[in-house]
Formats: sequence, C-alpha cells, structure tokens
Amino acid sequence: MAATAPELSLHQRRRAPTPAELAGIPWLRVLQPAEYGRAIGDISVGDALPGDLVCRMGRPVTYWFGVIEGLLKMSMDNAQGQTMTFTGVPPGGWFGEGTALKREAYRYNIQALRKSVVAGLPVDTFHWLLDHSIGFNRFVMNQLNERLGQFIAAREIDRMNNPDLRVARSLAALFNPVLYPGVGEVLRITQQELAYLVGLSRQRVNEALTALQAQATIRVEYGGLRILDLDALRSSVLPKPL
DNA sequence: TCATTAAATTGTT
DNA sequence: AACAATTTAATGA
Repeated sequence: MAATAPELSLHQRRRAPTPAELAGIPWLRVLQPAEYGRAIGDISVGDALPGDLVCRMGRPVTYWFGVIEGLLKMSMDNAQGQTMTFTGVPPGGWFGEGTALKREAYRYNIQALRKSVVAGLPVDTFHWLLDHSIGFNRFVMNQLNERLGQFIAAREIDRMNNPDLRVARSLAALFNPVLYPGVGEVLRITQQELAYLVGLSRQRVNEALTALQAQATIRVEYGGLRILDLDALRSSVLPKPL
C-alpha cells in the first residue's frame, strides 16, 4: 500500500497510560500478573477531538480500542451510501474484537462525538492474550455475546417509529453495564449528542427525556442523564396521552 | 475562597 | 432555527 488517504487526521500522538486510565480498563482485572505486565506495557492512549475518526471502515485492524473517557459513535455506511449509526460508545467500552480476531479490515467507522481519551491494544498483543489468558478469553467471549444482543436490538430500534421509544431503547443500550462498565449511575452525554446518535432533533430528544423523567425512569441533569430504572428503559411502552 | 465573566447546555417557541 | 434561562468552567483579586 503506497500513498494512504490523506484525509485521515487521526491524532495518533500516543502516550503511555496513566494509572487512573488503567483503572478504567475493565479487562485488565481478569489477567494474571505476567499477562497484566505485558498488556499494560503495550497499551497506548491518545486523545480524539470531536469529529476525529478513531478507525475507518476498510482499514486494516491495528488496535483493539477502548474508551477511557468521552463518547464515540459507531456507524456503518451501507451500499447505498447512507450512514447507519449503530450505537454510541461511552467510557469502559471496547470494540473491534470481532475484526481483530480475524485480522480483517474494520467494518464500521468510529468517530469521536466529543473530546475523548481512547486506549489501544496492538492486535498482536490482543492475540497473545487470547493464546495465554483464560480470563481474557472469557472477557472477549462475553463481550461478543453481549454485543450481538446490542446489534439485534439496534435493528429493532431502527425500525421504531415512536421517537420516545427510540430514545429510551438507545439510552438503555448506553447504560449496558457489561459492555460499558465505565458508565455508572450517570451517563455523561448532552442532549445534542444523544440526538445525533438516535437521529432525531434535539428538541424531540428533549421532549422524550422529559417524558422519561416524568415516569421516574431517568433524571435529566446538566450535561448528563441519571438512570433510575434500567428495566423500564429497556422494556416500557410509554403511555400515549389521548 | 469568592466574585465576575465566558462558555456550554438546556428549555421553549 | 432562534432565543432566553440556567449551569458549569475559567479567571483573577
């Protein structure tokens, strides 16, 4: 491959992770000491500015990526050239294991919605961990299984015509404690960012959030949302005022 | 630490 | 899309 695309303005100023950043990486805790040592030696972190592409569809896999801080968007361009957004990726989320496993090219784009800190594990180290760590294998398997559920849910969400439901289900996905353990009770996301993710106007999202708050499902806070009832977010059918 | 100002985010039309 | 109201972040005494 000679001249690669110049438009890729990836801020690849990578640095070693700080202890605080390492603490935000969920799978490090399942490793044995020797595995842990190699892993943290190979992990690098970098800053992504809003709009930056962390990975691009069609590019060969270089890293297995995870979000330490901030918010990313996972989307895919279909054959007709339309962009389909699958989900946001909040802190604690790691992605690309499927393509890293097969050493294929990325099948989607990952773009920063806000200034974010992104960690990367080189794909060779990823494979080394698969070959040596049972805990890591369990983590990746669990991750793949959970994400499969997410993608199925994403298809359903996409077909929904009720905006309130779309917002509720999309939010429920972002609060997934298995995929995104870095998200606690409060998800840091603005209504504008959420609107961008679900494909609605900010006004409509605001209206939906207000309705969800009225049901005591969430609490709307400045710059974020507090989860009060995750099950209700997942399954509730909003009562329609006559 | 407090007061002031700027910037970001929200609520509403 | 525009606007006002509110909250946070930044600045400096």
